Amino acid sequence: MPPVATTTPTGGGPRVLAHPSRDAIRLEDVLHALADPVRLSIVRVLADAEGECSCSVFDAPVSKSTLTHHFRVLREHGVITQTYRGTAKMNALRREDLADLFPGLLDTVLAAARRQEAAGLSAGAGAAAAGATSPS
Amino acid sequence: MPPVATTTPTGGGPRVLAHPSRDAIRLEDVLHALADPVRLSIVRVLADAEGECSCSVFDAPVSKSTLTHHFRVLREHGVITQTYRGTAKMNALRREDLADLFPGLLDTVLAAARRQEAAGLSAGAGAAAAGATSPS
DNA sequence: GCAGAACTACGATGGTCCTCGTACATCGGA
DNA sequence: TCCGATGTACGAGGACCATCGTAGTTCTGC
Repeated sequence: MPPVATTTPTGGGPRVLAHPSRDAIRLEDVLHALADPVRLSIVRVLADAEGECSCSVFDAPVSKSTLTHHFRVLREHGVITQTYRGTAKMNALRREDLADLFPGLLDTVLAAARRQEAAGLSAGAGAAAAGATSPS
Repeated sequence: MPPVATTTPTGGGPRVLAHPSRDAIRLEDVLHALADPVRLSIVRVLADAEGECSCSVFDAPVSKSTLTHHFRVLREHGVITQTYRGTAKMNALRREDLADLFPGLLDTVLAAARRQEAAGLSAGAGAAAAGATSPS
């Protein structure tokens, strides 16, 4: 919960979104942002896109409000940048900032996510299956 | 919240602690476990120790109950192993399992944590400086 | 100006998490 | 056997989070 600098220059419409400065990005916040399945999938899509993409290309199993919330969390925690572009809002990973602050972190997490998904696809969907819960 | 296998063989005293199997370790859970400052510091100490160490060597600014809670979270999320050794309980990182599931993740996070601490020591403590939080 | 599209803000709800104090269990040793 | 040390379990309180629906704002195009 870093005090995101609400860079609202004029008092009017908040057409400029607040982003934390690079030095204000905290590792715990980034990890927390990445710890949510929905947000992690967003980051994965963004990483594959290799550029900007609007909010509406994501098909997460949540409502639009919730998606907005997750985007905001990602932005306020320094994981992505968001800019208005007409009626759409473009999202992009802060690859440079993150790579500079925490070298390799983003790539490692993304690789781990892909790896886990690949393993999960072959291991069956029932997440409870692996639990074993050995009945004595 | 993975269904940790409650491996309680005999109905009596739970002298054997439940650990998730390697395949049951989820990336989101590991990230969540690492997203807490207290737990991250625990993991850092454990990483520096390069082996087992008891619960009582940590001087986190929390009560003993809370520390126990964090250790349990780390264990149930697959980050550490815990074994009884007399009155003490030894903790150790699951380096192998994590390295196998998510190559480089642990080392990257640990390096990021060290990096952030080093930067934070020179940047001063006043985190609220960048905040501004301009009330519209 | 007006309709539609894209997105946000707000409030509410239910759940999870962090923290703690207190009481209890286990082990080693006197 | 009894005591101290180590650590757990339980319950509670307060904060935070994820989710949603609804209403509102901003921009584009006719």
